[in-house]
Amino acid sequence: MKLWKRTHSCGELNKGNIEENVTLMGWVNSRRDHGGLIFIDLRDREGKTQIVFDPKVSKEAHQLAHNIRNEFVIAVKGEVSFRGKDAINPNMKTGEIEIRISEMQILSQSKQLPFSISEYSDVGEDARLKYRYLDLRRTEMKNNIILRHKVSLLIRNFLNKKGFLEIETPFLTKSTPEGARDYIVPSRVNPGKFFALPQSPQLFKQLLMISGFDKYFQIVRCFRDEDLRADRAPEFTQLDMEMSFIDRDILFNLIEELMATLFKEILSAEVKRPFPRLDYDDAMSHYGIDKPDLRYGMKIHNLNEFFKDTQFSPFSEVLAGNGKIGALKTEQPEKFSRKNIDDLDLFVKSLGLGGLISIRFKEGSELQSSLKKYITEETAALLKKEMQAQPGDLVFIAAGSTEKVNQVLGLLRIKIANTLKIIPKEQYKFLWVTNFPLFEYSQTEKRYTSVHHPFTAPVDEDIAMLESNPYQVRSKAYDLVLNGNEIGGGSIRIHRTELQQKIFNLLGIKAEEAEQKFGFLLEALQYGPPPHGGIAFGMDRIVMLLAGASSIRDAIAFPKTAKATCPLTGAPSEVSSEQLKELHIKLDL
RNA sequence: GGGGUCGUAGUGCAGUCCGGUCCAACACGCCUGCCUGUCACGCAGGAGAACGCGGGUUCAAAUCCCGUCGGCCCCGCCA
Repeated sequence: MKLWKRTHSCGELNKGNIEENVTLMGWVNSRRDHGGLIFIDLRDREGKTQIVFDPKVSKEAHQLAHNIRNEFVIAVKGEVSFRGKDAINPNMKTGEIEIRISEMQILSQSKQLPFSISEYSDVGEDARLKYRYLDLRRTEMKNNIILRHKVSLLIRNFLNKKGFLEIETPFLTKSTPEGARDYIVPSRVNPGKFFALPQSPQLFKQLLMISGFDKYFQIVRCFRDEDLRADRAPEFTQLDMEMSFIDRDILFNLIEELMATLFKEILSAEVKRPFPRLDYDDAMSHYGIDKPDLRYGMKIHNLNEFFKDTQFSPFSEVLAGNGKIGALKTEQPEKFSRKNIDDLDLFVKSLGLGGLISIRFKEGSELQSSLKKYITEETAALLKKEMQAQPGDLVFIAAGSTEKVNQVLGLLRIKIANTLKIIPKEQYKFLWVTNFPLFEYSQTEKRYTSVHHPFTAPVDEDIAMLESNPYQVRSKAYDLVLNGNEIGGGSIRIHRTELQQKIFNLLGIKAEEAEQKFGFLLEALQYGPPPHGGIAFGMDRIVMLLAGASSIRDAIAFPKTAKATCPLTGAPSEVSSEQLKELHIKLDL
């Protein structure tokens, strides 16, 4: 059977093609067999077209069409015809026409599918991932993959126009001590030695700056062997960028233009510029998180002042210990029953705080709360003013260490917003978070570690504090946040060897170790490095948000599960003892 | 590493709290037949699950207990 030549896709024919003879190929999306007439929606990547088998047109084709089942692949020849006024389907792009079939070939058959391709049926993610190639036939996933392509193309075109070069960097590279756990690849020809897959092309892009490629970008896979989340995959794609001779504002401006272009081209959404900026410290104290969702309010208030003389010992102890009494006023307070509030209390406890206290404001300085006897009428009035509370309003209070209170109230804020469903869809609130601390203390490692990475430059006026007060030093790092998602982050880098050495020292990385791990960078920094900085974006997250999806997996053609496995291929899997032997690897399980 | 939640026909789910009424319900899909204007076609009939796996309690377990595996979500972790 010779394969015919396809003349059109299933998404392009319309009234203008009437009376044309066409050849279509595609999958049988649905079959409506009326005995006399058989209708089939033929589907390909571009869309669906209704084809009709009428014995008056071809007895043979009509006969053959009885054998067709869903997801068979067929080729059909026929004439494009108008459906007739009453038969038009306004929900289909090709809904005014149909193809009256004169000849058909069955190109391949299909077993009954493990799930329906129809957009009207729900399918569990288990089944979808195991049969991902079928899942990708479904409209929603297909559109996400097409959208992802468009995003990549827009980015490449935009950056090309701005003078950027896309340059590839190695996947088989060197393990670095800071940062995430590496995925490791053994080197057969170098027994006992290992490559690491890149967590990001960080060092290479800095080297490219030293090479003089002053505007670099790459859409590139990165790998991190850490535990996963809805928005975190073990291998993920970054839009990685670096520029020389720039300051933060040049970069911000460029990125804002890029984002506005993306959102306009993809969603026809106008994005307000410039994007607001928020200091890390303010983000933490007002939202309890470094990636606040600005689509809704419920900011965290600090109530320390109001309880400085309190007799309520849990609070006075917190204040004595330099802690925080934080509060947030919920929206839609009328929706909170005693049971709801108890559940939130449990939620707060599960995150490691003592509990949640609620205050329901009434008329005047009246209030209803387990804390009532510790609150004077005067304090009640002040509280009411601070929280801008109306009668009926509900305020949640938590106390503990400042970090914990911020974190827990931040998570509570998100939980309440989700529960109340007050987060507006189709609204895009970008935010730059700036002035991150340079260092943080790592409980697990018992030393300072970089908040961003060890190549991040400190804020100039804080450099003097590096030794005396390293915890207070701010960095020239920034994150781009969209609707509560960190979609990108970067920094202005250190471009002087001495400062880089000093940072390594403070991080407890010995000169010898620094030499061994980053020697090549330190050496490169001695050969005329330009001042430079950059940013990297989570492509999968951006596509996820543009697609309106809630999991990064819906933005990836062949994603991994939360346990970093692939149900489709069965990866990861054992390898033969011969393979291990060649690599000089012995297992110790 | 910790917490939560789910696991029942091909798919999605009900039943699980309060064990027997469940040789497990419903919808979609599938199979057979009918149907010339449907478009998530319709109508009639039919097949299909011993309830993730292992053990225990009980006269009796999808339902209770213990363990285990897997999916998803969160905390830790993710420069």
